[in-house]
Amino acid sequence: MPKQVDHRERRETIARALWRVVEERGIAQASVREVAQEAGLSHGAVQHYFATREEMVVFAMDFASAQTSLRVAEGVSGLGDPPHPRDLLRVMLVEMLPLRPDARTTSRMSAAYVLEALHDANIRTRARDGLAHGRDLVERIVRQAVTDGHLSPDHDPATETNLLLALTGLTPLVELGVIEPQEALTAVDQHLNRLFGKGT
Amino acid sequence: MPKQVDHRERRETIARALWRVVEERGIAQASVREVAQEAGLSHGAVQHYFATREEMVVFAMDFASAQTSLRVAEGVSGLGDPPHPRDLLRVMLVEMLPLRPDARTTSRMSAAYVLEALHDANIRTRARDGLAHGRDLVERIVRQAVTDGHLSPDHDPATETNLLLALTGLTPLVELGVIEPQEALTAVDQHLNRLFGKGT
DNA sequence: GTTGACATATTACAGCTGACCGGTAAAAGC
DNA sequence: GCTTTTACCGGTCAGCTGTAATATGTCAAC
Repeated sequence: MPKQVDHRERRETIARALWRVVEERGIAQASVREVAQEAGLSHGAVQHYFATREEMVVFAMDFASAQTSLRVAEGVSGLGDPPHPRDLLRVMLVEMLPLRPDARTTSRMSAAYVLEALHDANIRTRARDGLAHGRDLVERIVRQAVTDGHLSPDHDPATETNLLLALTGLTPLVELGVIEPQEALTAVDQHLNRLFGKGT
Repeated sequence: MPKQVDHRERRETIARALWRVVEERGIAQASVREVAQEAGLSHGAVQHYFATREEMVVFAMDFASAQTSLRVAEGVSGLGDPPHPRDLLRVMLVEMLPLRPDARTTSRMSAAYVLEALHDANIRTRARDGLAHGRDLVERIVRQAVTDGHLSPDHDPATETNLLLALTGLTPLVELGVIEPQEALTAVDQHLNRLFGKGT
């Protein structure tokens, strides 16, 4: 057996370097050489782990999605059992908004993902499936909330799901400093409280 | 006097060519040469109207914002006088979402604008000011709606404004085909109806 | 018809890009 | 010790980039 290196770990290291480049200089600057330098590797080394630049970028994007899911899972673990759907949704939304460093990093990767998906068939399929999956999760939570009586049945689950996901539209406002993170949180809570009834 | 050319019109022609490139191939492909070809010009000709690529891109983005404002103005002109704030806001939101070809084009430019703004000081200032200005307009409408009794005074105008603008977060869902344009409209109307009271 | 001002086109150049390839080092099995 | 496999390096190549310099075209005024 030859020299052994944990492939996945190396790829994740490179992916994190790519995140930093994207966050600081933009996806356009995320060339193989730039990412290699950021990761402290030669560009040949990076090519050993990713045959093409696209492969590297796609991996970094999927990895960012996975990390977001992880952060959500951590946040949910701190809730009651069973958690109130409002709290569940709040954790998901907060981790999707660029309110903390980790979330900001993955949020920017996500934005670049979507933009790239608009004119690349492969990435489009991946992004679409990922987004559709996330939307299904939310809709399931909403439907369960109706079943459990947390939500009055005159709400259309599909529409309410779309409105909840639309809250990620606060991202540009926060990123450009038009509103403060606290105001974004206030807006999220206002929406959730209005949805579930201000009292409970 | 030499041969005269309408500079502004030429620049707008080039900007529209850039829009097409961005929509079909992405902002990364919007090089001086590519845009020139799309516009049916030599890349030297484009250079005559825009000294640098950045100048061209910034102009095209500002032009896209202006066109969106124009479409909103047209839409508003078809409303009653004075228009109901709900209808006013609906027109603005509909023109910001990628629901029709024109709006989709400018929406994609807008997305690229924001992403570029995150790591370019000049563009950041421009994008931020533009967004802040748009937000001010919406907040003014919300405050006027409270004054005019269309909105109960227990609404916080700033938060409601942020929630209205957040509806642009439906964009990725529509662009990636996760939801249909009609569903986005339903969501917008649902939010507006809930805000202004379902009856009126 | 010459001049001047501007529009447009051509060409050149330096820099960066992604992809590719040959070479080397190291580690493990035989 | 030899071979095999994996890890990594550094160079090279063609292609595209933005931009500058330069040349040509075009039209109006004089």
